[in-house]
Amino acid sequence: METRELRYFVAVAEELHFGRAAQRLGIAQPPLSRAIGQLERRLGVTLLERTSRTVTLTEAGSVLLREGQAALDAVEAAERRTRRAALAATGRPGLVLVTKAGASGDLLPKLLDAYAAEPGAVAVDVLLCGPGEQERLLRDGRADVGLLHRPFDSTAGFDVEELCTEGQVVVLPAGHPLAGRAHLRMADVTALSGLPTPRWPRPDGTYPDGPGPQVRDHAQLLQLIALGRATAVLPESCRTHLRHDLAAVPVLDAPAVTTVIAWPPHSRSRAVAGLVRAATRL
Amino acid sequence: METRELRYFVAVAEELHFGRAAQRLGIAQPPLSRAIGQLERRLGVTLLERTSRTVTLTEAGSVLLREGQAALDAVEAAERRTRRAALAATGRPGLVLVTKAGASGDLLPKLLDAYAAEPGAVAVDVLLCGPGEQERLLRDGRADVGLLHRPFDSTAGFDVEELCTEGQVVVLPAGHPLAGRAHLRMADVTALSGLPTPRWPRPDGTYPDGPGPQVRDHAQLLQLIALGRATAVLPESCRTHLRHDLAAVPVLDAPAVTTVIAWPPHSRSRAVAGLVRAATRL
DNA sequence: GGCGTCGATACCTCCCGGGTATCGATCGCG
DNA sequence: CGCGATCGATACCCGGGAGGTATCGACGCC
Repeated sequence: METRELRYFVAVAEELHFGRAAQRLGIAQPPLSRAIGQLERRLGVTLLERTSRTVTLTEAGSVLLREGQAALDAVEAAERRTRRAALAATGRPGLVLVTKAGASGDLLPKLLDAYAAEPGAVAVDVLLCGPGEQERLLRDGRADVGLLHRPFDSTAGFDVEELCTEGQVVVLPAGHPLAGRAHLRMADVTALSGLPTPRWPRPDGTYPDGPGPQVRDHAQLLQLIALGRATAVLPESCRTHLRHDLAAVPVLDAPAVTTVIAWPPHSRSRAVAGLVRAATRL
Repeated sequence: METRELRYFVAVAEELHFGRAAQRLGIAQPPLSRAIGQLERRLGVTLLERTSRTVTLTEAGSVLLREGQAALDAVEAAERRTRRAALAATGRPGLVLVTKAGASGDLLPKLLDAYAAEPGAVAVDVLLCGPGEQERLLRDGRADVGLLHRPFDSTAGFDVEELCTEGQVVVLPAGHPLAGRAHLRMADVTALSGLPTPRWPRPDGTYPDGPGPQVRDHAQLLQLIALGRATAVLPESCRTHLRHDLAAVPVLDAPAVTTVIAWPPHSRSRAVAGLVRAATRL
């Protein structure tokens, strides 16, 4: 199977529409139909059920969608890491660390300091991104190592080392009636009428349906909370850089958040190994 | 990057010889040279340093070799799993479990029984293979789930659940002077002159250099031990099916062996999930 | 029942992957 | 030091297949 065929199939499987998929791929629709047909014939498998009005995935098709995306990421990662290895041989080696914007509290600066103090440390670029994007960046080679937060982020397919575990707090406007409490329970939080939890964008940029305002980053989130339009349950460490107009109250029965350092398997990079070593020694 | 280019590069990088690589790929040498040249130009990276007498990998080249192999495995896995999903929709769903021949003691039958008793259980094909092959089979989709043994097998890139941990024993001819001891230490074992540890084949079928006989499977190994030509340190559970002419003595300071059940990440298969659940409940 | 939408088919063109022949560089050998 | 052998690169040709345009056939909708 060629990556071109996989790219074509993934596009159609995601769009469930030959015309739009062709447009996205920058080709005409007929060659795309033909390519998918050839792929199905060669695999001996029906991937798509199509009428002239609708296209749906078969069971096998959804398997190929999932596996194909992973395979394409792996190919892209190979290309990117090769390019970076070539750069490293001449110029700055560099290392890209990805983490969620606003998370990790003071762990990140401590980690960077500890690593920088090691002999043979290389420059570390920090890449901040929204929730759910980190796995993608690690998988397709745009990042070398990341700080993920279980159970929110999936660590499937990565090598992982646990760094720390913390409880969660609910963030409220400073004047909120519950802001003075010593602690709360999840039931109290979900019962907060008029303070819905916000909606984060999906990787493709669209927002899930439902109540609650749409937010794109932590600054927006905190702003909305301060305005009394939303609330959120966040890891404890966010308290250190909370605005003065916000209050945080521990939520006893919220799941504990574990910060882990994650990197792609097979990574033989000396630099990644050093960073991980520094992290575990923190 | 197309998988064809990757396959070509991997062949050359493994052979370090354009002629042989071309032969292996079933094409002539000139198109291969051209393809590699185009790949390098498109990546803007020198992958191979070639004189007319010798070909060597650059730093970037060895990165692409490693990452490219992983990517090719992922593509192959996508293809295989799609085919199997199509079969599952019509005929028997089936599940392929891979484990090392001779290992796992009575864990495997217990696991199979426990899973078979679950509602909705599907047929499980058991695939036995030599050491070091299991990871490959799981990675490229020929197997769905495997029993691996840390620290011998690498679990990098898989989701894993620990099943059990056991000590190791040294297997000796029944009449050996040390066979009556209650326990030994690694130092005692390595000091056994005339009883070297055997050499296992590498994935490519060749054997590493060194002393000790070459073995291909457990039967051969046990035969050689019985003949007084070798010895081996194996997990305790091997005692249950040891021949009467062999003795096993615990080795106190040998690393503990952990049997884990491993499966590819992103695996959404109902059957794999059921098997893992059965395994953890054992 | 006519029109619009959407995927499939027919047919053409041209690029690119693969083949053969050959060159140029390098090493071994007498 | 020169000859031949080896090996990768280059030159050139050919055929298949990827991509384009035009069009068909099926289906839903007003």
